[in-house]
Amino acid sequence: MTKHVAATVGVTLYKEVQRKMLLALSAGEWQPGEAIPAEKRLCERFSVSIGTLRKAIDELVAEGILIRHQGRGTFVATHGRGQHWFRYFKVARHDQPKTYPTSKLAGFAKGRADKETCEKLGIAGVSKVFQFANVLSLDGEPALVDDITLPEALFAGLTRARLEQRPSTLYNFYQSEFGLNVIRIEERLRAIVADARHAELLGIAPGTPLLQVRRVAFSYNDQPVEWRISNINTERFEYCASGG
Amino acid sequence: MTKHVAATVGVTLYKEVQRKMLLALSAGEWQPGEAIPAEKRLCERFSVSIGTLRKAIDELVAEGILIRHQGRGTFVATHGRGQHWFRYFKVARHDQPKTYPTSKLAGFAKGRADKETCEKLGIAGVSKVFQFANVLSLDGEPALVDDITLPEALFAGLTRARLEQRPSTLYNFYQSEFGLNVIRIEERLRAIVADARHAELLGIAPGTPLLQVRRVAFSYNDQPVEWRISNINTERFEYCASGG
DNA sequence: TTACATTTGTTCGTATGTATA
DNA sequence: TTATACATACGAACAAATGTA
Repeated sequence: MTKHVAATVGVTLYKEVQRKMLLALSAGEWQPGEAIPAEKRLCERFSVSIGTLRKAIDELVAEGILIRHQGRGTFVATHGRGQHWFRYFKVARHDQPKTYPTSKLAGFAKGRADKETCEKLGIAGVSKVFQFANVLSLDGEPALVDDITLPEALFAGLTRARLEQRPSTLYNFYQSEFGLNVIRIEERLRAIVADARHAELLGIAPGTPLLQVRRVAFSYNDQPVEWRISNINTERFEYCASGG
Repeated sequence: MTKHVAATVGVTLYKEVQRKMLLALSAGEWQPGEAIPAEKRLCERFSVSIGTLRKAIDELVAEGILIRHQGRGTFVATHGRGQHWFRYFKVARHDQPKTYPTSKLAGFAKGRADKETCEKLGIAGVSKVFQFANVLSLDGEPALVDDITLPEALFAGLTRARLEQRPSTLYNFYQSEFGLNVIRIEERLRAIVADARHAELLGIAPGTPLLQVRRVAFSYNDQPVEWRISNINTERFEYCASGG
């Protein structure tokens, strides 16, 4: 039987397989929405048993990176279908179940990143970024404003028109147009007071308390992809969290 | 070979094992902090193979209900040790890592549950509840106020003195004194404005915006155990969320 | 509708390695 | 050192879902 080097240096074989699969994903070899090769083929490719391969895949499925369908295959997770459409949208009416929002672009510009943005996105101070805002509504009622910053290095060729014409969610757009798949976010939340701009966009009085969500979105190799500040009007809406 | 009935009625065997394990947990057969029987014994008890048993345990470990230690055994998760001490405490200084808070009791009373409390705790309108408040501080600076409601039915014999003398976290106290193990929470967050009481407890001006966390804590069988409203001063602190 | 091949899901079990008491 | 317990890796056998001829 083949002796695997991995096992001799403290790295488990199934983790090694997992790493290689993540490489194939970030290299774009396996595209979001598409099926990856069948288990049997992957066993041959990585020279491991079915059990080891499945353990590697199990964890990626648990993380939401892959999706398995009995009888069909294993697919790269997408932000463009089913429950994953609004995987990271966590706003709902008070004590109501979550529903899907509608989105309206409110501003688009290209400029230099400020200091905080550079930190969050892990980019140099001279880097250029795209900045734009989205007003999201539930049942036609404005619920929050997203102020979004994207590094130009990752989103070369982005225009206001392309953003407005995107057929689906923002993260689906990042994925299909720029090959950037958001798989993890980090958020910090604060309560603030609405300034004039947010008040107007949300149709409320300046000074109204807002829930501010400060989010960094990451792709496969902990690469920061997006820096976003959301301001939520919690008079009728709220942010839904949950913890195991 | 034994043919399992479970497999014939659409319920997988490992899920059946999992259900039986959760029953043993909620019945108190396996106490928090203690080791459950070794895999081999559990295989015999449930008449399944090692692989099936491990699959059942794997998921419970992933949910944080059990903890495995190679060479030692599998243990019922506790809120009294290590990272789990403050598993559900998610407040930190702006852009800083999480640290542990200190707690100070601010009020204790017994009374009837109001309508919202009854809904959240799933109890009848005539039920009695305990109500108390905690002021939590980071580095000696008040960061938030927890207003907590507990159903008397589950916490019979609770007194102010017992609460104040608890040696550890609140959830550890629920566990060791009342056999109630919090394994899941649901939270909804809003931005509000500080009233006089919260302002005084936090040492801030009334009208300061606060981040309000409305939490229901659940035990093993989706049984509501605690209803809590936290009000966080986010001038220097923030709520940490993250999503895979 | 039926039959079949493909693919993942579940269950079984063995052998060996590693950590702990 | 020894025994125990979990971790890893292997792979067989069959079930269930799917798509296609």
